[in-house]
Amino acid sequence: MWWHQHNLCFRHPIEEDYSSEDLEQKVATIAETDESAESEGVIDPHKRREILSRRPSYRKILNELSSDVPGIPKIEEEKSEEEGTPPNIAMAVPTSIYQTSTGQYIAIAQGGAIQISNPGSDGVQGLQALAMTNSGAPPPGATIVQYAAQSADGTQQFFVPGSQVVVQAATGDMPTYQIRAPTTALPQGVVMAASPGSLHSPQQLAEEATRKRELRLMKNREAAKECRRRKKEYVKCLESRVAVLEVQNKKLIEELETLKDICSPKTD
DNA sequence: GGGAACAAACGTCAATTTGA
DNA sequence: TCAAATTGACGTTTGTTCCC
Repeated sequence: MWWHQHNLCFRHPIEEDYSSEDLEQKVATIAETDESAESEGVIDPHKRREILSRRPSYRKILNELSSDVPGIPKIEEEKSEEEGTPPNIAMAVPTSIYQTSTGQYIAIAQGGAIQISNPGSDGVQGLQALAMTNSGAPPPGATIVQYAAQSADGTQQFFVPGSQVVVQAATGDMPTYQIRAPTTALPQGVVMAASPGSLHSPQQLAEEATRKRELRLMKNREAAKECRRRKKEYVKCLESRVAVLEVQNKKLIEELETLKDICSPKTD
C-alpha cells in the first residue's frame, strides 16, 4: 500500500507545487523500484479492495512514521504554538476565549470547563483559578450554556447565565467575542437553560434538534479546518521525501556509472 | 477604479474509519 | 455495535494579480 512506502520524512523545502496524489505517486515511483514485479499482471480482488479502501488518517500516518523514525514530529491535538499557557498556571488548555465588556476573560477549555479571569495585564495569560465549571455531564437542574448558530445581525451567540449573551463576530481567522445583554429576544431555536430531560413539546424537541445540528456543524467546521492543516503538513512531508529520494537516486545512478567504467575498461 | 482569472480557504454533506 | 472523528468532494467566499 502506498502509505507503507513512507519510511522517512525529511524537511527540505522545495519549490514545486504537487498535489498530494502526485507526490504519493512520485514517492512511490522513486522508492519502489525493487517492487516492480508486483505491479505487473492482474490485481487480485482482495488487493483491489485494499487499494480502494479509505486510507488511514493523516494523523495516524505521520504518527506511525514518527514512532518508526526518531526525529519526525508527531501531529498533536493542538498546535503547541497556539498554546500560550505559562507553565506556572495549572489549568486546562483553553479552546475558546471570550472577553466581556468589562474586560473579564472567559475561557472554555477542552472538556467544557469554564474559566473566568479578572482584567489582568496579560489578558488571557492572567486567567485565574477555576471559578465555575460545567465539565462532564451536567447534574439535573444545572445551568447549561446555550449555543445559537446565528442571530439576526449575522453574529453567533452563546447564551450564558444572567440573561447575557456571548456574541461572536463574523467569520475570520481570529474570531472575537463579547458578552453583552441580548439586543433582541431569543432567536428561534434557542431555549435558555434547557436540559434534555425537560424537553416535552414537539417544538422543544425541534429546537433541541436544531441546537444539536448547529453544534454538529460547528464541530465539523473545526474538524475540517484541522484536517486541512494536517493535510498541508502531510504534503510538506511528502515534498521533503521526494527531494531526498531524488538526490539519493541521482547519487546511485552516478555510482552505477562509475562502477560500470571500472568494471568494463575500454579496449583500445 | 473595476472586471476577469485564478488560487486558497472555507462550510457542508456524506462515506468511511476509529476507538470504546 | 455505535458515537465520534476523519476526510474526499463540491460549491461558495475571499484575497491577489493582471489587464484594460
